[in-house]
Amino acid sequence: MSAAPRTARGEQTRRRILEAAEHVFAEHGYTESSVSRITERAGVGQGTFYLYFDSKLDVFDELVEDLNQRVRHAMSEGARGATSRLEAEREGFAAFFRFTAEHPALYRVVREAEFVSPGALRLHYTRIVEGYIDGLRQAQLDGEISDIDPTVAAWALMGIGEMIGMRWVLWGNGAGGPGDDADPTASGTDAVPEHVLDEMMRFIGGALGRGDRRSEGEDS
Amino acid sequence: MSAAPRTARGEQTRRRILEAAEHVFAEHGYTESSVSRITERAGVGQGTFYLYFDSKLDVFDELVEDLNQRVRHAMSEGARGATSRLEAEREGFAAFFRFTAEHPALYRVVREAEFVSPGALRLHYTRIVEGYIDGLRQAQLDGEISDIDPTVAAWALMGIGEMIGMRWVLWGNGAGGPGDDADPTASGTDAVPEHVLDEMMRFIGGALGRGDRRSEGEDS
Amino acid sequence: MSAAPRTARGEQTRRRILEAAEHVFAEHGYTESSVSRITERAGVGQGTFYLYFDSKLDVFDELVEDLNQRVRHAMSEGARGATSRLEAEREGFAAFFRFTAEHPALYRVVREAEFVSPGALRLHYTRIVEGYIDGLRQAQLDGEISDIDPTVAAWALMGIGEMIGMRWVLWGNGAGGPGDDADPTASGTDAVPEHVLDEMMRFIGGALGRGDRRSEGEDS
Amino acid sequence: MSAAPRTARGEQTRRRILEAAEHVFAEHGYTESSVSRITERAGVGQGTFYLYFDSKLDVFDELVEDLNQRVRHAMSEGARGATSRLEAEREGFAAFFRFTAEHPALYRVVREAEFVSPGALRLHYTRIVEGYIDGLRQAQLDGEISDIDPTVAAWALMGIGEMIGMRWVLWGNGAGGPGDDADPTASGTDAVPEHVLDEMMRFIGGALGRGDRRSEGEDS
DNA sequence: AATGAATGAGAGTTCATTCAT
DNA sequence: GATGAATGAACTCTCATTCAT
Repeated sequence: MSAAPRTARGEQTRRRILEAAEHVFAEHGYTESSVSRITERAGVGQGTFYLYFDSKLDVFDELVEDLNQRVRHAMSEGARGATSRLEAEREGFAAFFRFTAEHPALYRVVREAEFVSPGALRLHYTRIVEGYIDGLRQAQLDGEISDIDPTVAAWALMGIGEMIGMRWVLWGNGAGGPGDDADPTASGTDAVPEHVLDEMMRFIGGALGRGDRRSEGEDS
Repeated sequence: MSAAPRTARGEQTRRRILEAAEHVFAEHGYTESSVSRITERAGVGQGTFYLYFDSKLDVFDELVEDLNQRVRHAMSEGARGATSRLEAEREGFAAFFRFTAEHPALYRVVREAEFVSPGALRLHYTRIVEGYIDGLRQAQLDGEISDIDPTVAAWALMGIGEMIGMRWVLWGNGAGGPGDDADPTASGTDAVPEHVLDEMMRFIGGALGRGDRRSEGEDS
Repeated sequence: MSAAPRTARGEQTRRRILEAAEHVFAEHGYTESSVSRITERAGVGQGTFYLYFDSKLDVFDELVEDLNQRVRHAMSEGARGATSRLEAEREGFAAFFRFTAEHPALYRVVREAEFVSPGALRLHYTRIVEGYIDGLRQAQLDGEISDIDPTVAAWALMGIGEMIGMRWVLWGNGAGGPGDDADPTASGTDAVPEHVLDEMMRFIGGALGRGDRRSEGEDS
Repeated sequence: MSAAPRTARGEQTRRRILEAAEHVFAEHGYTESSVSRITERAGVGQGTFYLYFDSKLDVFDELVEDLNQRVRHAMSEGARGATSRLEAEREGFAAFFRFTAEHPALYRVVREAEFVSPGALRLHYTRIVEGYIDGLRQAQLDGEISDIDPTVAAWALMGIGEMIGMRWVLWGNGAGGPGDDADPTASGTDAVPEHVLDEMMRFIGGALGRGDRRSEGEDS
């Protein structure tokens, strides 16, 4: 049974293992990552791992949890200070893409979670979506956007961010075509090009509409 | 080295292995699926597997390829006969969700492909997206939709379909909450509820807009 | 149970398998050679193999037997017409080296026989040695060489031929140093350089001495 | 990846595996020796093997290397104190035969190396031959032997030792005839009979000649 | 707190051989 | 006579995890 570290030294060791795990998982995926590779990278003995984690799956879950908190924090930080829902959306996405570019682990690790730890995956998506829903509902109250079902819209937004992020961040801005069989680790980590972000926001802007549009439309 | 079957009997055996692989992969994911589980399910000896496939990865790739063709066929069949781009979109998505509900393997297998066979994953998404792009371009020529960048819009549509499909088809219509840690296999395979499809299409309809809207708006 | 071919067609098939086996064994050694590789090279079905041979070991033995006959034939052909024991020796060795260069299988296959089929190995060496012994004994009767124990001398000659052949024929005339880790198949198949053959014969000439030397030497 | 043992316990385990490997390889040859047989004999778990060796081939190479050092040491120890080149040769061969009798692995393992690890094989022979060459050259400077090409002579000596060793040590002093199909392991491990050694040395003595013979002999 | 040694179950894969056609 | 389908035992190697120090 693992235990919480009792000393500052222990705390540090634990953190080093977690960081090593993030890198290793990001590079090789869950199944191809071995505990020994993690401990090696962390510079600790193999046995030490089990002082702080119950199992390989245990670190994985903790990692997903950790990444989820960090990405949500990054997104809300990015959106802070926006003066409209759409601006908030844009800044939130931009922050998300930046975070993804800096932590490719997020994508890779999370996607693999479907098989490894389905609960963690659902929790991850659901939490982000809940943030969207809150924002959308508020915007609807403010008459800023249409009265679309906020849950459906939120999952749609989630999907857009995921796919655009995969296509332009993870695969790199260049080709990204199927021929590009290369090591996924190697692919670009640039942010999404400005043009793509613009068009994506135009797409979303139209999707969410204006609060008054429907009445207008229905009036005519 | 594997070889193509040279007799009807061999052809049948190969097909049985492929079918077994689809089920096993869908249930357990790539890494948790062993060749022996596949051959056991197919009712053949372990060695027989290697008569027709070079490796475990080989079947996987073939399976992704196969599923890709089938889902695209299902989507274009679904959309055939639609009288507008939006109707085509709706019917295409509906067909996609139906297919997903009937073949949960698609989702699971494809998502895992990111680590297992990145080339296969990209090819899969890219092909579907190319179909979208063609449709969007035509609709733009017909003045049916706005002049949004079709590539960006297509990837956004792909993401929407993916995420909505995951949320409502794969996780089931019910809870789907994070607490639902259970065996993903067990989750519902119903289609997406009518209401969700409606709202999703409202979202997409707004996103793609009308071809004349921008000019009109800009004119005024 | 295999059987002797009953038709001309069968005879031909059998021979094709045997030839294919020689090449495959020579290139990959016994254990790395699979029956399927042999049948593939022979252009026949896998089952056909067992029509003419009881087992993989069976072809191997037959091959060793066959090579043994051919190399002894080549050696005696080479030595035919020699006017002295030493000349006969030289021509015999030269023929041996030529044969080895043309059929590297001999060396490789025979050497591996030690583990695969020890009986075959012993038989191979013993037969060649017996030829030497006969020749040496005759030469002694003719007073051409010293009265050294012909059995010991014969095995010594066998060893010299083996080692020189390995060093200069199998490893190639060039470097042959230990650094040369390359594929043994690729190594040169040139014959032994003239100079080496000369020196080797000087060595052997001294070793066998002249029949009159001992008496002479002892007399003095 | 294997690693060097870091504790005394690990060191001991590694040595036990190496010793077990020597016996198992000597008895069954490389291909018929399985890692599990080795670990079983060493009394350790299968996985333990890979703690200290990268692969089956890895132990094999190390074993060849080890045997090579030991046999060369035995030979130079044996020859130490000899007062003539010929005496040194005789004692060196005697030591070689004794070593072979005590470590039949040498022969079997080395001979199989041709296919398993050609580089190791060449290195083994080349190193021994180099020792011969040095000795021969020195003896030539001292006028003790003829001016024969030392490289050719050295390889010839190597071959003689190999073959005589195989015939009388490995096959046993008795029959050795081809009929003796039995398990090669069972064959005798006695040293070479005195008579054989005598005759072999007479052969070699004549071959190397005396430094003054050629000029003197040819002059007279 | 920390570690390296040890393990055994299980993975993917190969192959000599048999057999129905 | 000839064949390709089929098999299952055996192989090498990996790895999460436990434990004595």
